[in-house]
Amino acid sequence: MNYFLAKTDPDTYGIDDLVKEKITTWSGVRNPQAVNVLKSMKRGDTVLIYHSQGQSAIVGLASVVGSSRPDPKDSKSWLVDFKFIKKFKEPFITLADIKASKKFDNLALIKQGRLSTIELPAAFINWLKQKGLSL
DNA sequence: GCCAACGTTGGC
DNA sequence: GCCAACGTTGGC
Repeated sequence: MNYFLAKTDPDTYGIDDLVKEKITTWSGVRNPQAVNVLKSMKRGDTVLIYHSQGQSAIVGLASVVGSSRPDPKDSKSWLVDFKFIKKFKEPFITLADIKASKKFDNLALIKQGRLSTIELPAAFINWLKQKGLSL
């Protein structure tokens, strides 16, 4: 079981939309590096949903269902289905929190600000658990 | 809303 | 294949 982070602009599609929809197909990721991350997602993996607008923060959890597949409408994009798990009452961990910890300067979220899907290392997950997140 | 950083496109 | 011009993302 692996952990990933998926960024989204809440004005376009936010955690509240996922709450309503229960299951959604993540689409429109075209950056080759981000597409590779999507391709490596497997059923049962956990996806931390991150809002990249407003207060930049992890706002909820989803899990990967079904299998990832090419987008029939867009050869550069790749599709993965996410199922809603939970929405945090408060943004759980903000970008500012992560930066302030000084522990994750090498995390793609910090280092490659524009990468929209990221595989998360165990060290980061452990840190989140320490902060009280049950994963 | 601004703009820096970065990704993509297209002409050569 | 290089790189200038352009477009987009995301933090502030």
